[in-house]
Amino acid sequence: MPELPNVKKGKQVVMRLAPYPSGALHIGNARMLVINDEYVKRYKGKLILVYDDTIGATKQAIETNLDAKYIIPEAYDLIRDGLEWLGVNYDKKNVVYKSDRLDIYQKYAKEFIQKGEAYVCDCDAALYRENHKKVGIPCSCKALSIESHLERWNQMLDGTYAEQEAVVRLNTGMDQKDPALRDHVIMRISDAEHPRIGTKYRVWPILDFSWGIDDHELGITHIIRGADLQKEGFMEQFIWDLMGWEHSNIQLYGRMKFSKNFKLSKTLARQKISTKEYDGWEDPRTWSLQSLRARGIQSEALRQSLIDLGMSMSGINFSENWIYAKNTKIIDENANRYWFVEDPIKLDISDLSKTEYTSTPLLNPNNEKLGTRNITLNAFNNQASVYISRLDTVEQLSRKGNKVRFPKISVGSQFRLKDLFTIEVQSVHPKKYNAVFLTEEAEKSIRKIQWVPHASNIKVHVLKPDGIVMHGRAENTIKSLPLGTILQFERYGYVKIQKIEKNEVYCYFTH
RNA sequence: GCUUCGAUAGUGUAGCUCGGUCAAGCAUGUGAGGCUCUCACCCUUGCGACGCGGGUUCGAAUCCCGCUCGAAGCACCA
Repeated sequence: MPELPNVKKGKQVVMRLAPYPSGALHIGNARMLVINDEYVKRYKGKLILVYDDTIGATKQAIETNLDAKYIIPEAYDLIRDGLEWLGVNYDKKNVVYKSDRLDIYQKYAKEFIQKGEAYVCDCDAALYRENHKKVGIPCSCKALSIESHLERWNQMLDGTYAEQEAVVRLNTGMDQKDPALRDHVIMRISDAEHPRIGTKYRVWPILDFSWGIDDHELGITHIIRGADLQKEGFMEQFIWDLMGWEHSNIQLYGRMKFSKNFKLSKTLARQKISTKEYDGWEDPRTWSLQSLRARGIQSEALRQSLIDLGMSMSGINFSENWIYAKNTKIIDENANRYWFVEDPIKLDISDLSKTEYTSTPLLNPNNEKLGTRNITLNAFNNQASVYISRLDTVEQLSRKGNKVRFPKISVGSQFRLKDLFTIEVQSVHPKKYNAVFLTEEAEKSIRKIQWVPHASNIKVHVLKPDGIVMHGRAENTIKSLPLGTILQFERYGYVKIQKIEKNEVYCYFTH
């Protein structure tokens, strides 16, 4: 990341985080958090957490529109929790809530009206947009006297005006080139109940305005945010000029686009969680920080991936594989290996000469000191049974989506049950394969697959990132692992153990 | 449509301010080989890019102009 401009000697860099508490922070929000945090650490500055908890939608919108934005009370803690996990070092003694600052915004709004810099407009929003904003012609409200605007302001406060019936517009000028900026709204009415302060206030600031005030009042020296907030930067600068305030330095970065298979929206996640379609904020489909943690993604992998994106203004097609690649490098050396067969299929083996075969694979081939685990297969009447994964009996792609080196297992296939012995398939039935023992000698080039004893194993459920749960069986040794352990199921992927219940193991698929 | 911004390999990013050391670095991806009783990890090695056109200059990824393509914003959300 480039150096920050306008860093003055003897003046501390002060930056801020501005999450909206409508749900848990997700991977998209994380870029803003990580970049700000990283700069503050580099310049030994101060990072202020400002809950951007203005009211959001109107009461009416919240009641009628599923997509309306509003605050959910548990989001405050979810955000705090997410920041902690990410290692964001904000000033914990000085957390700011916008909802505590309504008096300030109202004071400035009134001051602007008194100065003639703002006015109360009671035009219909849609009509105003068509007849005034788009064409650049002021509405009749603007010509009224300051006294009548002050009177209207009081009527906004005292409830004479209902929601949607009046707003305060900043006099940015109807001749602005960008229609969006023409006499933009700075205060509006919402009777919605706020989780922290209830209905104490009904006239709320718009984002641009509240930040124009707060970035100055909180002494923010540098603002870093997504390019989608460009207009807000203009509005803030307009306000700073009106007040004669020093400008904070604003840096923008381009938007991230995510692949089709995940939609990032706190509002959408909130909906799906409330309808139980998602299993809480740890559901991988939310892509919340909590869900990433539950999957076994290391925060350092996420941080580094986001920092690698830099501060480019161009749009980015974000790939989750960047995180996975970094995460693999972090977790691999500590992720012990175990066997898991997804969608098990029974395999009967004959021609065995011993009554017991014991397999002792290394827990971690990259660290022999960790030792081995023991898996015993018992034979009766020269026969034994194991489970293998149905994935190995069908044509399939590798984890990364490439062609696999070996063809599907079918009649005549010779392969090795890993760390045990080599067999040849004799016959294939829908629910059962038969094979004969060939040798215990290991050949280098032969295919090896994981297996579990038919008589001794544990049921495992793996929650994939797309929300689908896969079922299978793993070796018994994983039963004694502590919850939260990240391990590698060989030839399958990394998983994190979420819970063990009724002798069944529940995991999140990491990647 | 209007406003603003951007364009380096498949995906990202460094370099562009102060033109030569850039026949373009790094990550990820991908091909080959090695290691390995995993298709993992690790190691070696190959592949792959300056959007197009013009100009300035001895010399342009870097400066200028035009074009093309793309993104964001255009709400009484944040």
